[in-house]
Amino acid sequence: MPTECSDYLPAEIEPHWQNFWERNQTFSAENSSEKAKYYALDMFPYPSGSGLHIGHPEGYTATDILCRFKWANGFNVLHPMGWDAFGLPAEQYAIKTGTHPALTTRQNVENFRKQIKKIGFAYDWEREINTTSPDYYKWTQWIFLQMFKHGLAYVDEKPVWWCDTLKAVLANEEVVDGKSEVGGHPVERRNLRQVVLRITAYAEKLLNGLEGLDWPDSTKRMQTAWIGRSEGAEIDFVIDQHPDEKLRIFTTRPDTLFGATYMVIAPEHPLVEKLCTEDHKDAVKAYQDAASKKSDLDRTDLAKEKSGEFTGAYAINPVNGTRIPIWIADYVLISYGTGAIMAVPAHDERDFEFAEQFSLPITSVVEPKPQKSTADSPRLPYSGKGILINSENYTGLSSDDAKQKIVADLAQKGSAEATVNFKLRDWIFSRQRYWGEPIPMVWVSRPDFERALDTHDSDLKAYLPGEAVTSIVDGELKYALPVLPQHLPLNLPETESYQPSGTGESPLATIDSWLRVKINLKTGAICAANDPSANSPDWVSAVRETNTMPQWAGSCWYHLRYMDPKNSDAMVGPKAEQIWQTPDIYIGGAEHAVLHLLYARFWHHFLFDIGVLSQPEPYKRLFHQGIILGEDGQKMSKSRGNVVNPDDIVRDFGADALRLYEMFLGPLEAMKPWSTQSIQGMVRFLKKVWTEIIDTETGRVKAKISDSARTDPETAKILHQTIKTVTEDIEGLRFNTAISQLMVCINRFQKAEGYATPDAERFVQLLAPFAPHICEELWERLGNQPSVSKAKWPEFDPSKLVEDSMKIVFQVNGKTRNVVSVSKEITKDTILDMAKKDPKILPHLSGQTIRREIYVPGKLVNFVAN
RNA sequence: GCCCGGGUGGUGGAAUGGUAGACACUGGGGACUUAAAAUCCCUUGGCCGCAAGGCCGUGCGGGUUCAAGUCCCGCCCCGGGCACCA
Repeated sequence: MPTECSDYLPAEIEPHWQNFWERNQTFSAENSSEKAKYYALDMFPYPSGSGLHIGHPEGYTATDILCRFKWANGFNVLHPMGWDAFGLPAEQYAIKTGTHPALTTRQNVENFRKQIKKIGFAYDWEREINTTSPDYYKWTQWIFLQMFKHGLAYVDEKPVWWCDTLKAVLANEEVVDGKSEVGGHPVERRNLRQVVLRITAYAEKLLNGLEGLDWPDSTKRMQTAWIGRSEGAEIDFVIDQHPDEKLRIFTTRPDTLFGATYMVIAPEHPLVEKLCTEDHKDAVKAYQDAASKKSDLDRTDLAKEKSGEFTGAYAINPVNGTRIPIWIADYVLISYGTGAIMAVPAHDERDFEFAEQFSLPITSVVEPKPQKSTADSPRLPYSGKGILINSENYTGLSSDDAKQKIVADLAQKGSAEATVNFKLRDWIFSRQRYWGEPIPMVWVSRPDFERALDTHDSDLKAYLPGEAVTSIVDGELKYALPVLPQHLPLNLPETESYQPSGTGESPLATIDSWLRVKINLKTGAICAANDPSANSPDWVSAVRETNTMPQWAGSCWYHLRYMDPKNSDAMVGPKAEQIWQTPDIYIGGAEHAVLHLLYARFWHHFLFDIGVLSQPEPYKRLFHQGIILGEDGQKMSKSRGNVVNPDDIVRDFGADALRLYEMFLGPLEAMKPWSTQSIQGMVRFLKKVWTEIIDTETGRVKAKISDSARTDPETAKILHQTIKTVTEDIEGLRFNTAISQLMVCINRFQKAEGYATPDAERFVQLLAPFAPHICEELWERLGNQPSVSKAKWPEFDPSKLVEDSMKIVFQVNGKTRNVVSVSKEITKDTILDMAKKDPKILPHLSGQTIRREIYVPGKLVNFVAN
């Protein structure tokens, strides 16, 4: 049933059809279907307290258009929505007010859902998921356990931001300009126990996998740079004073080995103490101390000047036996390569700068290839490749050949090895927070761990990694045991206080009853420490891991859960995974170009490797919608007061106008400013569509539209052109031009005296993905059964596009002087003749000689004359 | 510093190497109305001209081409990412 209104009243029409879709489950996806599947994924939102932002509907409208288009083309469509609901704000609110984050989250989710529904998105709400629901995070924990089992998890001391005033670990985003975001207190780097995932084991796979993906090039490039693969060699330099000790360095330029005039090791390098001679000890120690106090920021950004200290030691260059000094300097990072380099100031920016500062020798060993070089020798440092000079019997070789040969020759002597290095670091996976997924591990003593290993028929043993995960817990070395899948989910315990512990541990560490447990070494069962029934010798004392997972965890695999959201036996059933495979398109912000999109790829590759999934890459086609700026052209923010609330826009203009406007603003990927004034244009367009089809006196279809009416050729041509353009533009995500073509079409309809009902229906179908509410209403009033989104998509008739005449542009010297309409059959000679006699062309040819005549068939004639 | 992306009317933006400014917003003029809103019509890159028409015009400077917003070279500006990764 349509609504009663005769005028275009979005406030009546929109809720009406939203209810219709909900009642009829119009947009539910089928997990068994003969039809081809289409899966469109939105980046699910963090349900913040401030509600939906005008930026959210941009990407969501785009996928909504695609989905409605695919339904009309007969696909079985999966279009789900959910909540990435763990995270800091709810926890901070809890600390301030004592409100349980679960409660805050529930309220925020309800608000978000209500707001999203008002915009009329075709989500399958039966598949809604929430990362904070135990039914969901059970499987997040399950995936972690698989990683634990496969040796991809370990525990290590890692530097984190620590604020001594707040007595809390801060996330990167909570540190602004070297101060805590809250209160502006000083922060420092402090080493704390962290659970780490070995993403570096997947560096090569993650890099290679990028190749086949239909992603924005910039995003692929960013991931490539982030992974940062570089090929080179590790080379041993014998230390002069300690002939038994070798200093191993990494270089990508073994061809410049003859130009190494000094060595640099990181201040944290384990050999520093041994190398350092007596007379340099104090200075070196002082330098180390100073370096340890510097944050990463000081070591990079602010450090414009290089600093360093001579250790007094010398190394022997393995290619020529030259004795060169060893320095320590903080421009060499302990965390990359071997933490030591050979310095080649002639061919490296940084080494050059350092050498200049400390007056170290600079020896040039590579020259640009002759054809590339100018007459004189290049300015130093020259970091390009070229031809070797001053390199004994390698002189004259190209850089590439020399690299190979030098490494091969040194390798024979056992002092070099070709290696590959990555910038990618392992993923610090723990957070010292309450509101996250508890990490399913407990810690036991070494003897108890060994008993677990020796226990036959043990469920636990099957889940232990090849190499034990150990850590100092409560001051002693402990061993990690998993909380087995059959005991998941490991629920977050209730607590009164969400305050950080004050020692840098999670608030969970303060909940003693939860923390101290017993684990059964056979079954892996866990009970409270004081449970009297756990009295057999299989039960041993344990403490729980108190860190929780980062917010990224839940978003690493949510695209899989949507396929099978209610499965309690598996994260995703094999049948559901077979049907849906991976999203056909993933739309979301470019701010996730690296972290989320890399972490999710890592998990997906891993799950593929252990046989849970049928393919390694999660997101085959990715698209980033641009940011919508405030009316002032600035980024929207509360403090600037330029935030637009979608609820207000829906109330004032309607959801269809909002959807249209966000798509009409400009290319989907572009950054563009909002204008509440311009949205009026969309309201006008929709009213125009309404009044073109509906008689606002009676509310019925206008008399000019009828089954017997004939659509004139010009109108038919524009309609079919519109079918073609809109179809192609939707597939290419060019929604702004699709909408302008729809405007051209309705403008033509207005001029037509009458046209056939099926043509009006075609137009309504084309507009429906963009403005579904008004189109459902018009579709039904035109005499059809809802839903328009399920009606077969119109096809264009090429014969309607054919014209018997064509427009030819006449130019003289490339300047357009006239445009004429001629028969399609016209010959080249005739048209050239016509052009020469054209009254608008003639004056420009008078007194000139035509040097050349150009005819582009069907397009133009150009005379070159002088 | 390095790597990307982008500079087109008053504004958002269109333009397979072939009529630059589609489609909108704003502004101006008009119709309807007691009036306003809504709606409709005309107009809206700059300069010259009564007009017909002409000249100029896609950040700047060169180049390729019969023809350049589009391709090439060198700059300038804006946005994003990375930032001692050897």
